[in-house]
Amino acid sequence: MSRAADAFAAPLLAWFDAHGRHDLPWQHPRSPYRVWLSEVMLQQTQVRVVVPYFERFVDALPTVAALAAAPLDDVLALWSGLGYYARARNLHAAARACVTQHGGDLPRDFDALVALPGVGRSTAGAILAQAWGDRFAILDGNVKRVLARYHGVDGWPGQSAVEKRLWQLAREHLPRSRLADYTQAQMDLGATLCTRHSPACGDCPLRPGCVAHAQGRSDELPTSRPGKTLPTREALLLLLLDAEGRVLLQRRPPTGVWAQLWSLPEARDEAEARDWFARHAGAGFDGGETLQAIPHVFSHYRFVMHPRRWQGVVATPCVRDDDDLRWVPPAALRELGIPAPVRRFLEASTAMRDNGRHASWAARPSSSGDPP
DNA sequence: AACACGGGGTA
DNA sequence: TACCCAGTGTT
Repeated sequence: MSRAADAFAAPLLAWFDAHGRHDLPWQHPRSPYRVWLSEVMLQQTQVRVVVPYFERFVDALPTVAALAAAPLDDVLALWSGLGYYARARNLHAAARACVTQHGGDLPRDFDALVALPGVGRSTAGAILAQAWGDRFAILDGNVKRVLARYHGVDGWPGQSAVEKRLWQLAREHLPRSRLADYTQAQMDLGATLCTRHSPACGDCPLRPGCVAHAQGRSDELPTSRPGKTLPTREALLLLLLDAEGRVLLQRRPPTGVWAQLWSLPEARDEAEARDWFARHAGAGFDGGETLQAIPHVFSHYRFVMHPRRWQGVVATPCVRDDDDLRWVPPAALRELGIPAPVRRFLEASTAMRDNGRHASWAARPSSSGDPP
């Protein structure tokens, strides 16, 4: 608004016309559904990673109605590898809410959008601004960084007082027109010039008014998150292969990491693994081969998986194909939502499996087992 | 207010 | 290795 908007929005828009991104897949065509999907995929995920997922997703599910009608497993399979799978579950639930409550498309209303699962203040604003040109602010990582530098805002943006101040600044800078371009311009500036490391201040249209640049503090704003050391958790992964080379997969619980994805059965320790194996495959636990450990890092802890493999398993009667436990042929793995490190391990251990009919249960040296 | 929630990229 | 990235939901 007023003079601040002129000094901020006007040069930003002029820069966007010449140097912004105008060829992103969700811009052609730019429908509310495609904007919504792109915004959700882009939460905590970079453009380069999102683009192929976005194209595959809209190709399979081109409308809100198609998404609402799809089984959740299909949605999770399309999401598999993107991470933060609650986004996919919320997206699916929100599409169904749009069908039952909003006539089959996204509502053009901030409060109604925020009421949808997985849509917060920033995503709702982005949808309204980009799809309709409505005058709403966003505050994603890029905008936080640009505003923190432009105004010299100290403090980690994760702190509520800092975030509140940044929201206020974001609203104050809103222009009176071109909201779709303005929204994209902020994100493009943050992604291409005002980057976290080595920002290209020499090319920045906002440099004349930038407090951080004037004070030589562009490299220390925004303030970094307080450091913390990650705890480590470990678990056993149970890889059971039957005589046809099918893999026994288990659906994960509805909450926690990798919720509702398909993965290998997991045990906290040897005793729990032995018990699980006895109930599902009978005798033979000691014939399993220990394979190379699979390290994985989450945002909040390290996770080391220790896979153990049994081949030619004959399942006990309690192991049947049902909603939570399935024998899956290797070719069908692509159709399921599977955590990325588990998928890599499965693809390696099935593709590299040497048609192993020769020794089946004979122990191989664990140190030279199939690498994940 | 603090924490949970994935995965890939980069210095 | 450590940190960052187009956030939201839960407690």
